Amino acid sequence: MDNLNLQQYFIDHNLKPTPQRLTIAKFLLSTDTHPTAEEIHKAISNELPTPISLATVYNSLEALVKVGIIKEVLTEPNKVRYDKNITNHHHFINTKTGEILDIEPYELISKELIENYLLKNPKQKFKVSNYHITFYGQVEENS
Amino acid sequence: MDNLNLQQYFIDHNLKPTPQRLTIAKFLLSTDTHPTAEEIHKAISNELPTPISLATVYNSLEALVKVGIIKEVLTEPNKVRYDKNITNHHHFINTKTGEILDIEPYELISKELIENYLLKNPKQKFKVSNYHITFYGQVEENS
DNA sequence: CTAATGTTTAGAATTATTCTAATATTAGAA
DNA sequence: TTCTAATATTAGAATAATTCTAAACATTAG
Ligand SMILES: [Mn+2]
Ligand SMILES: [Mn+2]
Ligand SMILES: [Zn+2]
Ligand SMILES: [Zn+2]
Repeated sequence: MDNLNLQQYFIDHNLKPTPQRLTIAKFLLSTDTHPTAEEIHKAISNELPTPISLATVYNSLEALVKVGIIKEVLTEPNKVRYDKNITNHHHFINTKTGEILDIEPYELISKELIENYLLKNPKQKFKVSNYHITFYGQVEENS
Repeated sequence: MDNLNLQQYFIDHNLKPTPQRLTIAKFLLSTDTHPTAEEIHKAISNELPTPISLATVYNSLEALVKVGIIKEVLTEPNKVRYDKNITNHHHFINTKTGEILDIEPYELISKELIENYLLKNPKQKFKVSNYHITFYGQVEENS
C-alpha cells in the first residue's frame, strides 16, 4: 500500500490520516520484522519534525489494529509485537536468533484437515474460526 | 504425581521440597485450567499456615518450569499462564468464555506432515524442533 | 551447636502499557 | 478564509505484571 492508498484507507475507516499514524503505518508496511511499540517509537522518532510520544505510538497501533491494517503477535512473555501481514499466517521462531519469520499457510494443512483433527478429541465439538501455529527451530540457508 | 513422588522429584532435581513449592505444584497438578501467578497466589494463600508472598510464587513457578514439571503458556497480551500439562500439546481458546482447553496432538498432524508443509516455503529450509497451535473458536457441547 | 547454603519475604524497582487532562490539529461549515 | 466542534497528541501520572534487593529464616553438613 502506497502513501495515497494509505491516506484513503484511513479516511474510509474514519481515521484521520495524521502524520503520526501515517508514519507508523508506513514504517510497519516497510519492514518484514515484528517490532514492539518501543522499537517502532525508536525507529520513527527522527522521521517526524517534532518528537512523537510513546503514548501516541500505543494509541496509533491500537487504531491501526482496529481498522485491520496490522495485527498483534504474541511470542515472548510480556511483550506485544506488531505485524504488517494481516493475512492468516503462521510464525517460525528462530531459536538461535529470536527472529520471527512469516509462514504462509499453503494448502497442505487445510481447514478441513484441522477440523478433522479436532474431531478426534472425544470430549467436545470444536467450531474453529481461526488458528495460529508457532514453529520453533533453526533455519538452514539454502545452498 | 502424588505427594511422595512430588517430593522425590524435587529432590532428584536439586530443588528443596519446601511447603511453598509443594503447595504450588500440588495446586497446579490438581487443575485443568491455565492460571496466572496471581490466580495461583490467591488460590493457595489459605492452604499454608503463614501467608505466601507473591515473590515466592514467581520464584517457585520459575523453578518448577526449570525442572520441567510445568510449562508457560502465552495466550493474552502481557499475561503469562502456567500449565501442568508438560506434554507437547495445543490449546483451544473459547472465544466466548476465554477458557483455554488442552488439545492433544493426535497423529493426523505428524512431524512429517509439518516438515513437508514447511518445505513448501521456497525461501529457506526449516528445522522444526517444536510447534504449538492455538485454535480460536467455540465449543458445542456433545448431545 | 555453628557455618554454609539456599529459601522466603516485604517492599522497592523495572518494564510494558494505559490513563488523564491540558493543548494542538483537523476537517467541515459558515 | 475564518470558526468551530470533534479528534488527536502530549507529558507525565497511574497501573499491572514481573523482577530485584537485602534482610530474616530454615535446613543441613560438619
Ligand atoms: Mn512491547
Ligand atoms: Mn500473570
Ligand atoms: Zn507475521
Ligand atoms: Zn495446556
